[in-house]
Amino acid sequence: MSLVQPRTLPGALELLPREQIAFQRLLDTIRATYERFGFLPVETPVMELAEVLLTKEGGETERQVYFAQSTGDREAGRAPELALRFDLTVPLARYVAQYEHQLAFPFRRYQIQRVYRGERAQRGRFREFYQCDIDIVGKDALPVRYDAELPAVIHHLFTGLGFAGFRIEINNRKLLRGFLAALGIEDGERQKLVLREVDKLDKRGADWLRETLAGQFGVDAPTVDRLLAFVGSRSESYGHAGELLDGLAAAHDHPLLQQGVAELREVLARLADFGVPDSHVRLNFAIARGLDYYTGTVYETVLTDHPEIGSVCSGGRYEDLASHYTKSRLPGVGLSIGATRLFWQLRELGLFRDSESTVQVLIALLDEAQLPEALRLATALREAGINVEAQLEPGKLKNQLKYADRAGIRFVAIPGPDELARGVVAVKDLARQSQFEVAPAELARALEVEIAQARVMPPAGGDAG
RNA sequence: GUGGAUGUAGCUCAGUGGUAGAGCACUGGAUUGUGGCUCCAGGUGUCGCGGGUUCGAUCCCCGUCUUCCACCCCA
Repeated sequence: MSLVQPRTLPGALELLPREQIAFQRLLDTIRATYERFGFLPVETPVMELAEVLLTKEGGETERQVYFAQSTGDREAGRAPELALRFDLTVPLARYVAQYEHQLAFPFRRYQIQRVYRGERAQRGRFREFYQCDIDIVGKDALPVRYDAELPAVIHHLFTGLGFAGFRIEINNRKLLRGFLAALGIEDGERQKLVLREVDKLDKRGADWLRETLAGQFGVDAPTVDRLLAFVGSRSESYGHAGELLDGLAAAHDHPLLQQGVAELREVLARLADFGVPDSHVRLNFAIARGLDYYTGTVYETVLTDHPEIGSVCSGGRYEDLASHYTKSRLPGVGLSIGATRLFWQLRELGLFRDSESTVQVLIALLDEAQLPEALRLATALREAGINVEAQLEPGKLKNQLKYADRAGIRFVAIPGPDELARGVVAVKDLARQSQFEVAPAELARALEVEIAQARVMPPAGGDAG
C-alpha cells in the first residue's frame, strides 16, 4: 500500500508544542489587553451563508473566498450556499445588524479567530490565519475621538509585549481625497486608482511613483510634484504634525480636505490624552489602505527595527458598516492584528524563541519501587496548582533530564531511593543548574516559590514577546 | 489567475554523463543516579514524478507536480 505523504495545504501554519505555547502566549496577551480596554468577546462561525458573506463588495474579494457545501448539495450539482469568512469585519457587520436590539452602543467587541483567503501562499502570507480584531460600532453616529482609542490599545499592547521600537502610522482618507480633488483629480474612481499607487510609495520609492503617476495616469509634472511633496511628508512629533496639518488647511480650501484635517487633529489630540507618546505615532500621508470600506482615519503599525516586515496591524474608520443588512446606520472604527503573520515574522527574525513548556515540573522515576510515592507527589503538586508531568516508567536519570531539557521543563523533582531513605526529595533547576532537597511534604511550597521566582527572573535571554 | 526560478539524507546544502557527499540533527557509548559542552561509533537516500536522447542519466531534452519570488490583493 502506498503511503500518503503527510502534509498541510500551502499557506497553513502548524506549530510544534513549544512554538504553539509561544503563540498561545501572544494570543493571551492580546486578549488580556483587549479586555483591559473594555472590549467584549465575540465569536462567529467559520462558515457563513454565502449570500450573507458576499453581499456585493464584489470582484476581488469574491475571488479570494473559499466556498463550502454539503455532499448532498454537491452531488445534486447545486451552487455552494456556504463560504468561509475571509475577515472578521463582515461577520461583525452581520452580527451587529442581527443583534442590534440586544447590544449596548457604542458596541465594543474583540474577536480572535481564524480567517481564510484563497490567495497564493507566500512568505508570511497565509491562506488560514488568525486575526485579532477590535471594533467600536456606534448607533447613528460615532465621534472621531473613538478613532484615537484603538491605536492607544495597540500602543499599550506592543509596549506590554516588549517590542521596543514600533510606530503607529496614521492618515485620513477624507484628507487624501480632498487633496486630490484640490489638485483637480475629482473623479472618485480615478482617486481610488491613484491612491492605490500612492499606497505603494514606502515600498517602491518616490521615483517609481513619479513615473507611474506621470506615465500611467498622465498627471502633469507640476501636479505630480505637489502630490509627491504631500504624500512624502511625515510628522516627527505631535507639534510637527499640527504644523503639517495647519499648512495643508491654509493651502487648500477644499471642504473634504478641511474635514480630514479636523479629524486628524482630533485623533492626535486624544492620542496624547490617552498617554501615547509621539515617539510612537506619526502622520504618514502615503497610507491609503483598503480601497472599499474605509472612509476616514486609517492606520498601520510598523516595527521600526524591522520595517521590512511591513504592517503588523492595520485598520480604520468606516461610515456605514452594516448597510447591507439593516437600515440602521452603524458607523464604526476597527483595527486588526494579523497574529499568524506577526508571530511567523517575529520567529523568522529570531525575536521569538520557543517558550518553556506549560509543564512546570517533571517528576522523575528511577525505579519501579518509587512509583507510588511519585504519583502521590504529583497529586500533591497538582492540588497546589502546579502543572506536573510524572514519569510513569522508570528510566535512566540522564535520559529523563535530557527529556526535560528538550521539552522545556525547567524543574525536575527526583524522589530517588537514596533521597526517600533520607526523607527528602531532590529538585533540580535545569535553567540555573542548581539543585536542592526538601521534605516531600514541603515540595509543593518550595516549588511554588521557585516558580514565582522564575517568573520574575527568567533564565538569561527571556522572550522577546 | 499571470510571469520567473526551484527540487539531492529529517534540515541546510555540495557534487559528477559511469547509479552520491558534508555539516547539523538523530541513536548508542565514554559517565552502573544528573541535561545543555566534548570525544568515539552508527544508520539513512525510488538524487520531485513521468517520458525521451545515450552503451549508461541524479547530471542533457520535453512534460508534469511542488515549493519559492514578483504581480494582484492584503494580516
